[in-house]
Amino acid sequence: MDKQEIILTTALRLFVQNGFHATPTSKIAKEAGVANGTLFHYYKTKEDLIVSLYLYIKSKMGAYIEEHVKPDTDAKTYFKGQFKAVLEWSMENRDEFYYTQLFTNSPFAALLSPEEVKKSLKKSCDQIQEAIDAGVIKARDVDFIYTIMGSHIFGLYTYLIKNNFSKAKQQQVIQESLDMLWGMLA
Amino acid sequence: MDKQEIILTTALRLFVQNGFHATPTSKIAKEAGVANGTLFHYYKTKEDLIVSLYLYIKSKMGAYIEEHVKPDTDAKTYFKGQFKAVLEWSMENRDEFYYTQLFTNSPFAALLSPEEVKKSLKKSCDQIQEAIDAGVIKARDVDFIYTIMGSHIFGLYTYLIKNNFSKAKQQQVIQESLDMLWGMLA
Amino acid sequence: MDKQEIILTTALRLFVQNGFHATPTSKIAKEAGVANGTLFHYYKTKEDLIVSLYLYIKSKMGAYIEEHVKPDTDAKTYFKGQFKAVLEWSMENRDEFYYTQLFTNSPFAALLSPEEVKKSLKKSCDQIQEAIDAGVIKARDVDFIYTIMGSHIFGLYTYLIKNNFSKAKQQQVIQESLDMLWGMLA
Amino acid sequence: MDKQEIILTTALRLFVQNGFHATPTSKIAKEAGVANGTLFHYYKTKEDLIVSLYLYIKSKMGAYIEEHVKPDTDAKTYFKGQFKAVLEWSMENRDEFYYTQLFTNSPFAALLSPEEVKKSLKKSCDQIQEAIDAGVIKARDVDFIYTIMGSHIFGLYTYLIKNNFSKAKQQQVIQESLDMLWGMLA
DNA sequence: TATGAATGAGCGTTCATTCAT
DNA sequence: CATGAATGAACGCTCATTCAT
Repeated sequence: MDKQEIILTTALRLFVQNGFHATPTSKIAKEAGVANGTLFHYYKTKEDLIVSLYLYIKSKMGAYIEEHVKPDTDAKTYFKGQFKAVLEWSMENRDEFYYTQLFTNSPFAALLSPEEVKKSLKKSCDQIQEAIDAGVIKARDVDFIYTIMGSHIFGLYTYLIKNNFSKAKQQQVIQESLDMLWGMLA
Repeated sequence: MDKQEIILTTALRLFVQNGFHATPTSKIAKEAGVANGTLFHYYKTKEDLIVSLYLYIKSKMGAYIEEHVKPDTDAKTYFKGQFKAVLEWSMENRDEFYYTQLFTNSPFAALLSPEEVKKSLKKSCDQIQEAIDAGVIKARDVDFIYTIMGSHIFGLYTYLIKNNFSKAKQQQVIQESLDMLWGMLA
Repeated sequence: MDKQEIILTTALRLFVQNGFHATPTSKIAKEAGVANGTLFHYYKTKEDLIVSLYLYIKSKMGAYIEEHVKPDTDAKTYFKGQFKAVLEWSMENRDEFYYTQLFTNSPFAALLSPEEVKKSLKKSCDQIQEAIDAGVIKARDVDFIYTIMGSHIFGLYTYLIKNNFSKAKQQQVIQESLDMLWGMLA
Repeated sequence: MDKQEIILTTALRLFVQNGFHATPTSKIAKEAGVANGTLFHYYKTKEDLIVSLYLYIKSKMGAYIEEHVKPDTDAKTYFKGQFKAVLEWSMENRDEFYYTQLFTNSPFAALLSPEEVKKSLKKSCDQIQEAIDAGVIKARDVDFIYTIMGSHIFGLYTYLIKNNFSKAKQQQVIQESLDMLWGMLA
């Protein structure tokens, strides 16, 4: 792992543990084992680091989903597959997922280039629209579905984190919860 | 409104607008029209102010619900009434609701006395348990239901804020969303 | 002397001794016997301190001149009187004068509000214009006269500082130099 | 132009534009199109660069004067010729001239080896002494004449820079100013 | 000769908090 | 009760300089 990646990893851990404000760049640098200036060599500002870390995580999550969801299936299977993949990734990469929430609900989210945001949102919304068109979920405002699903995932995530279930139990809760959500959407 | 209340109101507005970190106590004092020291006369620390503000809001919300929900009804009506009341209050007091989210997802939440938390949680959980016992909602882990409902409300709130709907349209969305949630839980 | 004035006085000494860059605000504060934050309580930024110090000195110099030059004299006497007063003040307040040069030739000069600059310049230029109209000095571009005189004063100042003359000798040099300048302008 | 000279040229431009403090070596290197370390390969420190640049400019100015002033003339013509040559060079190489002023009035001037200073000063002073001996200028302290002349040139330079005159008008102002100075000295 | 990643001391500035009035 | 001047630790960030390649 090169220094840049060590910095990202360390920043992730500390931001998740203590929040943005309570994590001085000096602490990140020290725990990453690099000089303070090195951090600023790679990231112009603390904000830059925060945003870069978000994009880094997003790209890793995107790669995971791409890899784990079979595209050549019927709309319903595909949609459910995506949902499960996101949850699985979130459970296997808890800090990463929590960070995306931290980031999204912070003022730093506003620093993302609008195109970046649009692009990312567009993809998700298109999938929802396809599912609606295929008649596998209710015809509702896409943004509404998107928002509700997002908060569901977060709620489920929160619940799973709070209760340290076994892998099996965890899978069961996810499946149940998925069925419930599906009952609501379909 | 006495100085103490002006401070709370001003703090609420600024915290919601800019977050905890980006809101210096000096700014709160200035915008509240009191001296810097006055704020610390009423609240020993910034943390104290933040927590006090949370409890102040919670008490106001509790009063609203108490006032707007008729207790002598069947379990289902009562349960749904509560849910609606919370949403109504949230939409009418957006800053206040947003603040409770801000607070809950911040490290400051840990400063609440555990008894306080327990008590507040207990009440909600008991209601859910009653609904389960009365057979009006599915038999699931109470904490699961509680968490899912909470995030649902937050998702709905987020959606409503994002889209500045008319009062009527808003009511419609709430009702629809409520039905969906009910379809999921019942 | 209140803290604000102590800060100004200390800043003056250090800026003159070491220049703007080589004088950290922390050093000013320490040598002024106040906390670091106190400096920023009175002056929002280091730049603010630098500009404020300039205006403070300018006002003191203006007061001195006002006090020492008799206004009800013929144009020539009045004009010469001003020149002498500036030089006298400069010799008696060497750090102050040097600071005005330091400031004027620094990028910080650009921070002065244009009106402030105009006003200050206007006064000097009007006097030169009057002298020209009265026929006591050559008819040249006012700005030219102003600039040449300014650099003359600075040259003379530099020379006097370099050679630590007695008060009497100093007066003589000033008088001689004044005569030379007059020979040039008249 | 080799890398060393590119560095010098770039440094000159940036120092003149922004001052010593506001010009990081990294910026010089970047704008010069060389690596950060390369600058320090040629100049041990930033100070070294600053001083070297000064000497480089001085040597170029010396060469110009040597080339443009005929030595075999009477004292007065020679003296005036020198004066004009300096002014001409200054107007044609504004950045270079401004840099010499920047440097001379900075703490870095103290880094010049005293012999270097003496030597350079000696030459100028000798010429003034010769002019005095030849009776073409007033018998005054050589240092006094030197200082006054220097500030006169700087004042004239400042005036010419401020007003962006045509070449012809500029020549006229120089001539006039020269006459005035001469009237004062002779 | 040339590079540029890495360093870390030091800067300007912020802000929660105290306390004499 | 109320003030606001004063504090100083801690922060984000800069930049001259080094050194392995």
